[in-house]
Amino acid sequence: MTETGAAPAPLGRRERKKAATRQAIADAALDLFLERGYDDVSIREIADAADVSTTTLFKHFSGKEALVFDRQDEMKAHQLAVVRERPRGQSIPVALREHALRYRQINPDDEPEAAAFLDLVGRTPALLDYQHAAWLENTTALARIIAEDSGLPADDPACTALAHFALEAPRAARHHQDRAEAITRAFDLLEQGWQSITSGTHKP
Amino acid sequence: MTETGAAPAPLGRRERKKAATRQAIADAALDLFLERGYDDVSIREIADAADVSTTTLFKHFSGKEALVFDRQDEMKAHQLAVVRERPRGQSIPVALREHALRYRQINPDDEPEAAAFLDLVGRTPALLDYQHAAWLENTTALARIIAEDSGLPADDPACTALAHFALEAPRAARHHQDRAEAITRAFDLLEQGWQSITSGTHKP
DNA sequence: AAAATAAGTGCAACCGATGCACTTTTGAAA
DNA sequence: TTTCAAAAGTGCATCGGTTGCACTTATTTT
Repeated sequence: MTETGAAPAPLGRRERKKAATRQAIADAALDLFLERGYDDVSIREIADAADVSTTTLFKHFSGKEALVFDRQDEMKAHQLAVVRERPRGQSIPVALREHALRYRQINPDDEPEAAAFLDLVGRTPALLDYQHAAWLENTTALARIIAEDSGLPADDPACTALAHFALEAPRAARHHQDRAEAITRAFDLLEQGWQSITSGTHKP
Repeated sequence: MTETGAAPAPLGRRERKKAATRQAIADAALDLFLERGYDDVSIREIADAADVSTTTLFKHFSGKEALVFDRQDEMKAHQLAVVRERPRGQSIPVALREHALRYRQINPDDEPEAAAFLDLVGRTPALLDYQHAAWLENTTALARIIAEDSGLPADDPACTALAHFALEAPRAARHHQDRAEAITRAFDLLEQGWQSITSGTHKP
C-alpha cells in the first residue's frame, strides 16, 4: 500500500514478476554454462538454480539453446540497422562485410564477458547451429532492403540470394586459419557478382 | 548342407547378415515414415517392426535421421562426379546449377517412390536440416576441385566460398514460388562474381 | 467478494540416445 | 573337432530434453 512510485512504465506487478523470473532463469543458465560448458549442464540443474520448476522454465524459453540467446532479437535488429544506416555511397555487401568482421573482433581484455560468451558459443556445435539458424531468419528482411535500395522488385530472387549468401559468408570462412581474410574474399565474390548483375549484363 | 553356391563376392556369412539386418531396419523405417510421417514414428516402433532391439538399431545407424538417408554417400559422390565429368568448356558453377535443377525435377508419375521420398523430406524440417548438413560436407572436396580447375592454391578462400555458396543455392531459393528460376538467379550471381575474380585481379 | 486470468507447480510420461553386462553367432586357429 | 576371440545382437536401466495434465497460487477484473 505504501508503495507509491516505481511504476514509470505501463507494467503491472504481474508482468514485472514474469520478467524477473525469466531473467533469473537466463542468468542462472548462463552462469552454469560458462562455468561448466553447455553440454554438461542439465535443464533440471538450471531450473533448480533459478528455483523454478522445469515446466516453468519451458514456459519462458522455447528450448535449451534459447536460454543462451536470450537477446538474439536485438542482434538481428542491429544487423538490419547496420545496413539501413550505412555510410552514404557504401554498398550493402560492404556494410555487411564490415559488420561480420567487427562481430569477430572483440578484445578479451576489453570485454571479457562478451569474449567468454563468444567462446562458449564457438565451442558448442548445438549453439553454433542455433545461432546460424537465427541469423538466417533475417534473410527476408535483408532481401527486402536490398531490393528497395537497388530498385529491383521486392521479391526478386537475386536479392534473396545475395542476402542469403552474405549471411552465410561467415560460415563459408569457418575452416580457414585467417577467418577475416576468408570472409573478405567471400564478400569479394558476392560484390563482384552483384555489380555485374545490377549494372551491365542485363542487356548486351 | 545342400547350399553350395551363393558366395561370389568376398563377403562372409557374417557381413551378409549384418547388411541384411541393416537393410531390414532401413526398409521398416522408410515404410513407417512414408505411411505416418517422420515425427509420428518412434525408434522403438521401427526396432519392433524390424524385429531388433533399439540398441541394435543404433549400432547400425547413427541417429534417427540417418535411417532416412541411408544412401546419402552415393548422392555426395554423384555430386562430385557431376562436376568432375562435366562437358568440356562448361564452367563449374553451371555444372552445379544443372545438377541442382535436375535433382528437383522428378516426375511423380514416372518415379513415384522417389517423389514420395522427396515429399517426406521436404515436409520434415529435421530431415531438411540433416540433408543440408550432409550436403555441405562436400564443401571441402568441391573447393579442392575448383581450385585445381582454376589454378588457384588448394586452400584459397575464394574457392571455399564459391563451393559453399553453390551448395547453399537451393536453400537460398527455398521461399520462392518458382524455385528453378530462383536457383538459376542465385547461380548467376555466383558465376558473374567468379568470372570477375578469376579473369581480372590475378595479375594486372 | 467472486469470478476470470495467467504464473507457476509437481508429476508422470515420451522420445531419442547411451552405457553396461550379457548371450549368441560365426570365423578361424589349435 | 574343439576351442577361443571377435563381432552381432539383446535386455535393461538410465539420462537429458520436452510435453501434457491436473492443480495451486497470485493478480486482475467485474
